[in-house]
Amino acid sequence: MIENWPRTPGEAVDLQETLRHQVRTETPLTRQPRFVAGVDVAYPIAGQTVAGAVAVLDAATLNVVEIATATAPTAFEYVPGLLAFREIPVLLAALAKLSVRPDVFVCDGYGVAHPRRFGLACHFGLLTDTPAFGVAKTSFIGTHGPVGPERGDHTDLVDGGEIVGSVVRTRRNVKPVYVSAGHLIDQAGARDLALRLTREFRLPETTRAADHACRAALKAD
DNA sequence: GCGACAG
DNA sequence: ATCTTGTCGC
Repeated sequence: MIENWPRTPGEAVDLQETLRHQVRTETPLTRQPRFVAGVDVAYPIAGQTVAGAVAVLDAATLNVVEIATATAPTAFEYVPGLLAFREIPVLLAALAKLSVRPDVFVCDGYGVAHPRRFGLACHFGLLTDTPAFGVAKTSFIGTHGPVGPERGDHTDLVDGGEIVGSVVRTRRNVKPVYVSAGHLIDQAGARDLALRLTREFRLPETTRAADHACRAALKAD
């Protein structure tokens, strides 16, 4: 499946249209997550080598359990809606070096809140056959009403008449984040987990750990 | 038709 | 995504 990775936007869109039907977002988490992993990719100012990281944290304590990184040449240009084709290769390379099996992945970006309902979190969850959802820092698609000022306040992200995610306030009076289910987890579950993984910062500890790890890996390369 | 557009 | 100084506030 990863051996026939798309090389052009046209091929990528076709693959998304094909795989989107396999996504399961009505499914609550099968078991309570013990290992939660954040995944992220860092890019160089110039050049084609990118670094990816998978940071596994204990869901209860949020302590880092294990971190794996990898570098790889990025073959796909950035195109809104096709982010997965740019990041998944190096993320799978990093995942291959991991010894523990995460119970759920927290991706940097969107899940079903996507033009074709198949964002990075859907694709990554499908390829790993593991629950996954996305937490994005900026808006992409959809509209939403105002979000309350307190941590935990949230409102639906709507697109094309359907709820595709939640806009969640993770810290009082701080810009909210966008949470959307990816695969094998429902919207409420993704939202709850996103909040549980967030403490004193705007973003989940999982994505923060992955972010730091891939940046360090990029610099080291 | 003209913008907007995860990272 | 990435470059980039100082600065305001807890």
